[in-house]
Amino acid sequence: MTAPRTRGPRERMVFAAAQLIRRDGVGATGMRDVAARAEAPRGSLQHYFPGGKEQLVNEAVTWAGHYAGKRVARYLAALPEPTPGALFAAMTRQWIDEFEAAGFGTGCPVAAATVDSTASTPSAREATATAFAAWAAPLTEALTTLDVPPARAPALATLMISTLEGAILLARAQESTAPLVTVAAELAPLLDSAATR
Amino acid sequence: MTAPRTRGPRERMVFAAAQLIRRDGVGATGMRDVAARAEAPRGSLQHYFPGGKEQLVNEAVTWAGHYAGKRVARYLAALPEPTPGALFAAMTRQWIDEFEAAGFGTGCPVAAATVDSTASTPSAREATATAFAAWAAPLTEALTTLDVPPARAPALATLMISTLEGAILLARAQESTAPLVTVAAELAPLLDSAATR
DNA sequence: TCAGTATTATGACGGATGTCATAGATCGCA
DNA sequence: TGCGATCTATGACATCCGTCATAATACTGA
Repeated sequence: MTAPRTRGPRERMVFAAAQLIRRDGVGATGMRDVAARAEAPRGSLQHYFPGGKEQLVNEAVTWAGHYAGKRVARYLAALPEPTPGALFAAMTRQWIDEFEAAGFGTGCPVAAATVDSTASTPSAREATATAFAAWAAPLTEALTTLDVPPARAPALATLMISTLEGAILLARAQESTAPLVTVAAELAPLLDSAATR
Repeated sequence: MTAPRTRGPRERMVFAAAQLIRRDGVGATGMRDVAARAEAPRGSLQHYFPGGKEQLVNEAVTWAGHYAGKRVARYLAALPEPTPGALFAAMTRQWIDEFEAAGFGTGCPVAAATVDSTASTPSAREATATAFAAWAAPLTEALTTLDVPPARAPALATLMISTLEGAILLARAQESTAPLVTVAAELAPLLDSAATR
């Protein structure tokens, strides 16, 4: 939950930026706040991120995308009954648990960056695109492992990510995990029926 | 696309706020920008919205929710083959057309408000919740009209809104309508199979 | 020890923002 | 015509932000 005190101040600042972005959005996240949250000196900001806020935000978004991608493999390995629907349920479960434990104050940093700064800086948009790609790729691979035809897997990965992101939005808006529970239940049959076994 | 010059300056400002919010996010939308966009005098802001930016944003979000809700009935009436899947296709089609016509610079204002100011002001969160509710209610009703069992309709409405919102995010991130096309195609069989006829 | 680099500290600047105070204009209605 | 309420105009204020300039400090290797 909190930033690991190990690792250099640079990584801590990227992590802290992601945390603040997913809670307050890009615009409301200040550089000074990031440094404070990371327990890093303010002067280090211009040293490690000469590209300014834009660079810091982009790195945070990219980091979040890779983080989400890595979790897919962990979910897959931990599934008692490995099916696409169960994988999606695990992904939603993660958010349900987090919302129940920490409240609905925080969402997905990639979504925040997409909504907040897609129109402004082109590099930010690219960062969100690569972040989603870094999430979708392992997910697609996982689906093929679960006997989803390779031709179908990318589409289902897009469907899963879209639905999950939207359900996160709804959950935060109405401060309820119900949307996550609902979409997990409704999508499971469709996802499982795509597995050719 | 542009604000109708009829209607009072108050409505024009709410409309302009929604437009700017869905493009730049809540934080990056300035009161002065809203007045300029609405071709309304700056002094009218404090007259019509004594609650300040918070009130203006909340009204814009609420307005957007009702607007989305009203469109559902129009989609339903215009369907050549009235099925749940076709209704969802019409909803995605609307966004595809808009992205192709105006580019990927603008998204959903309710999503922007959810991501941007859920954590900060409680009233903003309530506004997003009511906005989504004002969208989901007509959608649920439309689904029952399409022979979806009343017990199932709310869940499918949640699924449709979630998936659409997420697909909008992905589309903006990768500047492609592909996610919208994909989710429409993938979800259609599931939605249609829920209609008991 | 010393030089050179890496890191940190701190203050200032220009710009933008939301809000307020105050005055002016406009319009309906008697 | 004149009054009162509704609307508009405009400037100022305090605040915060990202960025930069500049200097001090810490660390590394010879």
